[in-house]
Amino acid sequence: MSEDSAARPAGKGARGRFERIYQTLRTRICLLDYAPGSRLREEDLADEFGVSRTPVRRVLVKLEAEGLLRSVHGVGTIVTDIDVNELAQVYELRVELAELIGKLSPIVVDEALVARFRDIKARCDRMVAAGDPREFSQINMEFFHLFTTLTANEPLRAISERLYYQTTRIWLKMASRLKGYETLLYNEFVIFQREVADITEAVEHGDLMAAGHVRRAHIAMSFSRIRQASGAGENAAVPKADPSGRGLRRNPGAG
Amino acid sequence: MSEDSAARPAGKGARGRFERIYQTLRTRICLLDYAPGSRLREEDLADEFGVSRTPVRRVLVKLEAEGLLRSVHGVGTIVTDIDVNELAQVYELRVELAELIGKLSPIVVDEALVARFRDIKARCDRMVAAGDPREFSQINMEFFHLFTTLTANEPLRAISERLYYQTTRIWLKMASRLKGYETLLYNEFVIFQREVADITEAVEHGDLMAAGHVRRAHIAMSFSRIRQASGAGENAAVPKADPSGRGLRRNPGAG
DNA sequence: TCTTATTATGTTGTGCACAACATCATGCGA
DNA sequence: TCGCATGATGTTGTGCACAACATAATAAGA
Repeated sequence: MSEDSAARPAGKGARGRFERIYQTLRTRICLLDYAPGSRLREEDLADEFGVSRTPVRRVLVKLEAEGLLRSVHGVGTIVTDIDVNELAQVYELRVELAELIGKLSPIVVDEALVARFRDIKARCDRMVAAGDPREFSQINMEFFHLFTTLTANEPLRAISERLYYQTTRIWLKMASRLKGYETLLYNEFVIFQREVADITEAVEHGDLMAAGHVRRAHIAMSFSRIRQASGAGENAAVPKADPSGRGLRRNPGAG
Repeated sequence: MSEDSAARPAGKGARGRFERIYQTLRTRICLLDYAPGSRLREEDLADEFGVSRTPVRRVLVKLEAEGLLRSVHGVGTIVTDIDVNELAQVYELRVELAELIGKLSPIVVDEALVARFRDIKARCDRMVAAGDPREFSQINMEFFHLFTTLTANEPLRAISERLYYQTTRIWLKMASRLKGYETLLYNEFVIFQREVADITEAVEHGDLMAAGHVRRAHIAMSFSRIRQASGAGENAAVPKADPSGRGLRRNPGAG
C-alpha cells in the first residue's frame, strides 16, 4: 500500500498493530478514502484488520483526540467535516510553525538528507506530468514529513504534523469539486513543484531559515488560493449541496 | 460552541464521565500527586471512579497521546518522567507560542475579562503571603487558562494547553527538591506576581501583543532559572555547594 | 556462593456479551 | 393526510473474563 508502513517496521506485538491501524486510518481520512461526514463502523474496521473492536477503539480515541474523528454514542464514528473558515485558524498557525521549523533547533544537513530532498523533487517532477490529485496529495504528505525533519525539535514536529493532517484534506476536497478545471489543478501542481525546488535548493545551501520562509509563504498563498476557490465553488461551481448522498456512503479501501 | 475542556463541570452520560476522569488525572499528574515514574493501576482508578477498567483506559490512551503517561504491556501505566534537557525543546516552543497568543486572532477585551485578570491578580497577591508551592501551581494553571483566552485561535489554545501541561510539572519537582530554600521559592512567587501584574496591566490597556511579549519573556526566564537550579541540584543535591546564587538573582523584600 | 532455569505474581491487551443511546420505521388515532 | 407515540434497528459505551507479557521470587545445579 504505502511506503510508510514499510518504513515503519511495526512488527512487534500490540504496539505495532496499534501504529499500523492508526496510520492506515489517518492516511485514509486525509486522502478522502473516508469522506468527511461519513460514518465508520468499528466492527467493519475490526474485521478488516483481523482484530476485535477493542484495539480499534484505542485508535479511534486517539484519532478523535486529534480532531479527525468524532464518536457519538448510539450514532457512530463520523469523520469530521472540514470548513474553510474554521481551518483559517489552523492555517494561521501552520504559517507561523513553518517558519519556526527552520528557526528552532535546526539540524545539520548531510548529503543523505539532500539526496532525499532531490528524490522527492524528481518524483514531484514526474507527478506534474501525470497530474493525479491523489498522487499529488501523497507526495505532498511525504514532502511534509521530510520538511519537518529539518528541525530537531520533536514537539514542534509532532504539532506541525497534527495540524498538517487536519488541513491537508481540504485541498483534495477542493480538487474533487473542481473537476473540469484542469488548468487550475495543473497550476497547483506547478506551484508545489516550485516550492519543492526552492526548499530543496535552500537545504542544499544549508539555509534552513530560508527553507522555513519559503514554506511559510507557500502555505499562506496556498490557503489564499483555497479560500478563493472555495468562495467561487460555493457560488457557482457546484449547483447544489448534493441532496442525494448525505455523505453516508462508504468507500471500500482503494488498493 | 466548543464542548471541550474547561467550561464543563457536570457530566451528562458517557462524555461527562470521560472529561471528569480525564481532567482529574491530568491535574493530579501536573500537581505531582502522581509522582513522575510512579505506576498507576487501571483497576485502582476504576474502583475510585466507580467504573470498570474500560472507560479508564480511554482516558489513559488520551493522556498517553499527550505524553503524560506511557502504558507498557505487562508492566504498567507509568507517569512520564520529566527531564530538563528534554523539556528544553518544549519550552523553546512555548516561548514562541506565547507571543503568538497575543498576535494571532486577538479577542476584544471587555470589562468582564479585565475583572477576571484582576481577580487572579488579587488571589496571586494573597498567595505570595501564604507561600504554598501547590497553591502557586494551581493559580499558575488558572492564570495560564485565562491567558490563552486572549486569542480566538482555538488550535493555538489547545496546543499551548498541551505543552503547558507537559512542562508545568517541572517547577513543582524543582520546588520539592529545594526544600529549605524558602527565599528562592519566595523569589519565584514574587516574579510570578509581577508577571500577573504586568499582563493584567497590558490587558487593561487592550495591548494583547504586549501581554504576549511579557509572557514570552517570563516563560524564557522561568526556564532559565529552572535549568540553572536543576544543574545546581544535580551537581550538589546537598545544600552545601551553592555557587552564591549565580542563577537566581534578585532578592525578595522589594516586593 | 554464584549462576541459571523455572515458577509465581502482577499488569496491560484483547475478545465478547450486554447496556445505553439515538434514529428510523411502523401503526394508531384524529 | 397529518401528528405522535411506540417499537425496531443499529451503533457506540461498559463490564467482565481471559490471554499476552514482563518481572520478581524461587529452586536446582555446579
